[in-house]
Amino acid sequence: MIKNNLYQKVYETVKKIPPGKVVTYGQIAKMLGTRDARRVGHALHANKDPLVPCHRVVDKSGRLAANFAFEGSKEQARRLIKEGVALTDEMHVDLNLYLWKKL
DNA sequence: AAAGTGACGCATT
DNA sequence: TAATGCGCCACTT
Repeated sequence: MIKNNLYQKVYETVKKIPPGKVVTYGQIAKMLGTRDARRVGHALHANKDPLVPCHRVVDKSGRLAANFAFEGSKEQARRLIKEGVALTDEMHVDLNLYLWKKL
């Protein structure tokens, strides 16, 4: 059930993230025409749909989610590595190399 | 209806 | 560098 268009837009945007890339919450918010990064994160936390690559979404520092909805940040990190995303830390991705920019 | 809460972001302390 | 405060606004109680 679609609670509102904002959440839906978040999911659509996240699904468009290409493999091996990551996006920040704030960036998605900006694309959606809002400044509220919290809504983006909240939308993903509420999401249970495996088609949404939520592990490709990180915060402005490249930090992974502390409470990843599926298995935890550890699993999120593992998925990123599996896609070819190198981590600078166990909880951080290299935005300089993997930050996705909309075409 | 009002208050509390939160996968964030940025400025200030 | 870490901690705190405030903005943002949808969701829950």
